[in-house]
Amino acid sequence: MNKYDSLNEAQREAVTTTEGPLLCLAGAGSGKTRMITHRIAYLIEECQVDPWNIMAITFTNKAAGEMRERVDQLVGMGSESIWVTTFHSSCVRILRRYIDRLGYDNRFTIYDTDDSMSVMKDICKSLQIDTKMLKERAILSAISTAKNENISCTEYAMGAQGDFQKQKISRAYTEYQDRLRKNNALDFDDLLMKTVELFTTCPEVLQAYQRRFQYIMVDEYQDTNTVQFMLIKQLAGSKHNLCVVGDDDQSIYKFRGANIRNILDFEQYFPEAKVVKLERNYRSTQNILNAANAVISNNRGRKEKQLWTEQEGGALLHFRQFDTAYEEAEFLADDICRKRRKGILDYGDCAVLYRTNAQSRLIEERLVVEGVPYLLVGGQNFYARREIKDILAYLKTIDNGQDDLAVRRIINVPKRGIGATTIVRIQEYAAAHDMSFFDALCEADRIDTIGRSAAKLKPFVLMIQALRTKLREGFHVDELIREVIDTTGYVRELEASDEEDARDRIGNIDELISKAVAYEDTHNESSLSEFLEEVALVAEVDNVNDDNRVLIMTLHSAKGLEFDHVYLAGMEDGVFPGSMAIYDDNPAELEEERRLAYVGITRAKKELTLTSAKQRMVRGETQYNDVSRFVREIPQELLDNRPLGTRSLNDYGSDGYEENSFGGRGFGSGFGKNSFESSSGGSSDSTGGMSAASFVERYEQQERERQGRTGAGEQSGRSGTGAADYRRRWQQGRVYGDNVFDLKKPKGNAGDSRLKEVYGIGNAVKTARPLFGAGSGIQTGASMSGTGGVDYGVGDRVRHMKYGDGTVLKLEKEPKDYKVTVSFDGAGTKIMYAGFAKLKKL
DNA sequence: CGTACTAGTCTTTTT
DNA sequence: GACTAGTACG
Repeated sequence: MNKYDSLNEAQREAVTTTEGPLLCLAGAGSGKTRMITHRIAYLIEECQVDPWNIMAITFTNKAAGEMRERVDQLVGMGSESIWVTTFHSSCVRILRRYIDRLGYDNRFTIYDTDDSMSVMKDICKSLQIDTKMLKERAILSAISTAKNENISCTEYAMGAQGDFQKQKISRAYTEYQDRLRKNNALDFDDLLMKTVELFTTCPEVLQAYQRRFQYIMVDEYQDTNTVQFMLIKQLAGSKHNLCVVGDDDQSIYKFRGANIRNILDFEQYFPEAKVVKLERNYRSTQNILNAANAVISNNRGRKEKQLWTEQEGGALLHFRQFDTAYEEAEFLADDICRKRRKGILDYGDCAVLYRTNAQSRLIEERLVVEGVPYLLVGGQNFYARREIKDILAYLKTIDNGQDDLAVRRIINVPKRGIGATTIVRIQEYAAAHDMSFFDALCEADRIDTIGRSAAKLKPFVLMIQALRTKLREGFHVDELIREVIDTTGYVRELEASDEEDARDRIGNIDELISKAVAYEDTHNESSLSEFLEEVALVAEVDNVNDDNRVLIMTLHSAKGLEFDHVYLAGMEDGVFPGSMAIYDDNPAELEEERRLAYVGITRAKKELTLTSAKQRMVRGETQYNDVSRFVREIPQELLDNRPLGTRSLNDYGSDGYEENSFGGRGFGSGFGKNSFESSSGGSSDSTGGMSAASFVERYEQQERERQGRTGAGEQSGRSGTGAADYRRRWQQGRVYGDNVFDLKKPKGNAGDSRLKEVYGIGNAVKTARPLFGAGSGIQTGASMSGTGGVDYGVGDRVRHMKYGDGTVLKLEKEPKDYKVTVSFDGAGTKIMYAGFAKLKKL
């Protein structure tokens, strides 16, 4: 009767296989974390392994924290000496100790994506790279890809020979590394790569860690990239006491370098490896699992497994298709409220998941209207916000002046009258004398090119120096932040500004101070450098708390989480799977999307609801999307509503559907003609589709009414004149539902070819604009009419999506917009722009 | 040097 | 639609 008896057979096998390489294929919800924590306990209790010799690596701080907690509970004494961390923080810890052996200062700073971007922009300017042809983003992503494969800039240069484009990237890569080194900075990828480099060039360091980490466990192994694999291999040394746990079906981070081969080929790398599959699911109902299994079985490159559970049956999966994304959002909020009233669920049991962050806005708006408490996960990282980055840049500059980027960020924030030209001059001076930007600032009076601006620099330098003195006097991080705010007047400036989100920004700064206090409380020997470092590696998912709130987030963020009730919104071809994946020549792209769908479905414990919209605004353009192929890949008997023949125009086009599928690649089962034939009539309600004939009938009816009302020909120059014309247009993909569309003028050549493709495919994304304005049917929610009026006046009651209800105090006409002053019942008085605030009259 | 307006880009996902 | 970099002007 011990703690291992509660494990199932497969789990027990994984737990007790302690020596040699072990690949544990753990399906979703199969008790993976449980297995790992028990394995750690087993190593310590049954195999007399010193906790000191155990290492568990995860990807997110949150996962690490959870594992830490569970290990502590299970193991008790001595558990604190187990390394339970993320890849990135492990590397930081190692590099802080040894990176001087690679010629870096041990007090290096860590650059986030934004920092890298600013560096790259500079580089493109100085190397005269035409960023129209080759975007900074593209260069950075090429560099990142290279780094994830452990390709240094020197190696990259060798591979770039004969390729003009690659040579440019190569030069930028070299320069980028150079600048980072000068700034004593590492980017995220460097953390891993430099650690591998350290281990390669300093075998004695590696040996020390190998001696320490005799038992290594890696969670979410399917997300590892090549460098991470190299790192693990190095650490595992010759003993290979390496246990990797993962699920190839949940590999969804290819875009950031995850190499799915790491898991698929594990047995080739370690021929002596043992493989254990955890296929019993403790999370979801059989219906949900069947759906997940069916969808994922459409992927080719995978390790075969079938999840099963003892929870027979369960509720049918729900599917709803709506006319617009607005209605979809409305349904989501309503459904949650309704089920809550019935006592089926509480807010905290639900999550709404979507493919892209952009989709969150509508859902948020609707939840606010319905008064549903929610927590948005993701979007912009807290530490990436402008005001936070500004304050952190001050702290960095105080900590050490070596980070040019940080100094340049704050030199004129708040405004000190120091302009771009002055900054360039200082930079030139710094470069010429091979010194840091801040050091150049200190001797500003010697820079003759800046003339009278030098006087403005001095107070800045003095201020930083004064703050440094405070730091040396032992100021805590939070005190230092307050000091920065005070002396710079940062918050005062925000308070005075009429920026709409000034209050939010101040709130964020308060939040930062709280985090600093919390940091001080949890660290006996706190240091500014350490605080900055912790902060650099925090991702938003790490902050998910468990209040009773509906969580809304991307599918990516949801990995590793579970909820009783899951809503997958935006189940549309073109949204999910995204059009990028659909159009890509490489079928692997679509498989990655499908894995994402698998992840989404398997988050649900009890009920799963899939929703889609026929019409949705994407990047300012209206898209018309078919139901996601992933919905169609679910066995139809598992759904309470089937995706009926939706608007697959080619189903009725003269070419027929089959020949028109994308490049001949197959769709999942049940997709295509059959879906029409199997849809018995009578259900063309909000979830159903409509036959071509009835479309035309409806059009003819409308056309008769229109002509009778306004006289013929009013719009005929653009819209065509009759049913025959309509039918023709409809078959071309230019007519949709009640509306007639004109395909938007392609921008440039790329757009042109894309559109041709759209024509050919017919049932995917159709970028279109309504010709009959009123037909678009989209409520923007804004009270501004097109020409700049508002439908409310002074004294009226209005509603704001964030601040709630309030009374309009003042209305001022500005050239382009109205400036509205509203006294909100709960949020005080705010001045905002009408077009932006989207106030709704009550 | 700072502001106000314009044009272009963006969206996949993030440690 | 929203944001940002770039430009023209005060």
